[in-house]
Amino acid sequence: VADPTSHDTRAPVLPASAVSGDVGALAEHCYLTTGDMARLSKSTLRTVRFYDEEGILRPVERTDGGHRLFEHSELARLLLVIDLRAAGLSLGDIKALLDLKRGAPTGGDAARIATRVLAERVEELDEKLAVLSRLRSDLLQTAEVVAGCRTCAGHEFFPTDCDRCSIVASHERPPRALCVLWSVGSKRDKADGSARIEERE
Amino acid sequence: VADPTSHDTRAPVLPASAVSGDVGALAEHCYLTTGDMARLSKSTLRTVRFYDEEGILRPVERTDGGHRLFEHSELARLLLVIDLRAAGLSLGDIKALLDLKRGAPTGGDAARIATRVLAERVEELDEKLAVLSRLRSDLLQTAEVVAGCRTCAGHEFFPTDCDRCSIVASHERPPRALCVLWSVGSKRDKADGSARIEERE
DNA sequence: TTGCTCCTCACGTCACGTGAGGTGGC
DNA sequence: TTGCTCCTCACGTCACGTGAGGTGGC
Repeated sequence: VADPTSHDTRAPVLPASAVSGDVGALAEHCYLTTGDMARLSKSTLRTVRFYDEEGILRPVERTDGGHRLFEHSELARLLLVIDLRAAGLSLGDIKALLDLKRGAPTGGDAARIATRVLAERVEELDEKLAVLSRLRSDLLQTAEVVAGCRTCAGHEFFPTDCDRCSIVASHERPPRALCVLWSVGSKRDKADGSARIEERE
Repeated sequence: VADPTSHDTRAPVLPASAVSGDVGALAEHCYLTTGDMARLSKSTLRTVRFYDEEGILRPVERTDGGHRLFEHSELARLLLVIDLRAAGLSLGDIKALLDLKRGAPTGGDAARIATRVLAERVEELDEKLAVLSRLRSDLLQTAEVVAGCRTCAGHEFFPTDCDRCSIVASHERPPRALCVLWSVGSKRDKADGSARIEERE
């Protein structure tokens, strides 16, 4: 379980040489390494390298030893990409967003396309936020009901007939997670045929 | 681009035979097919089958021809799984949630574990909601600024020096997407060496 | 009998994870 | 010289997508 991005306490953004007053040296040293990018974005070395291979990030240069060096603006780019990925966009969609301006002939064209695409993405985000908010309240309501079961010990209804228990069944609109997790309104875990009628004959 | 879950208008939940008053026949027919599950959950046949293979869904029975038949409670389960996936949980995490109750010796044990796990999931959801909300407002602010560029035609600053344009650069705390997408504060797309100093020597 | 639905392999894909084995730089 | 960081293959994994070729059921 070794963490390749373990959060040590060194400060990669402004190394010691940067405060020496040597501006030329600072211009050389203020680039970010792959590890800096990974740590500062809380992602991984592999992800930074992968995004480089995919043309999503681009190091300004390489050292003689082949080490990637990134400008600080590439960190902002990486952070945006990570958030867009968390929002569910594919790397293809993200590249399309990032390359939007490059493909347009004039600023006006770029702006019109960008406002349309951004509006679409915001709408998708609204849908996603709605789904996750409902899920959140569903899980929260479920937790509240289930909290009432903490004193349940060797009860006759547990585990297959909890829907017959007054603690759990008294809610007229039970959250979905309660139905699924606590077998409320489900025959899934009951004894074979106990809830079936067509077996007798 | 054929859609295997094309939304036709038939009603799989209550087929014609169900309203005939024949309760025995209804008990047979009110099961859901794989296609019903896919349509009603807006997922795909493959996903339903995959979740069956993975032990996340379970058909009550199979027809002689091998067709899966699901109880309605399995649809609620599928809908929950889909939302949990959208929230970023792995199928392993989801199985753990679904099997929580089955593994506990008493109702009290199950309830204590469940409240803890649910609280964790809610907290994760809060973090995810915070990230997506910030992203949403960032994209929205970016769209507002970029909307001001729609009248830009053949401008001297486009496309590499938009950060020198007063329309775009006047914001003291520009949204991150604006910096990344519109090259505000980035040297990425500028002419080679134009923003570099160490080239001369 | 004709469509439409469902079935099982089985290979492909996307976005990385995870070593193996080697080099770089303060 | 010693660690720690970074490098490049290259195979693995997770959650499905995508045909190929065949059967089922009203």
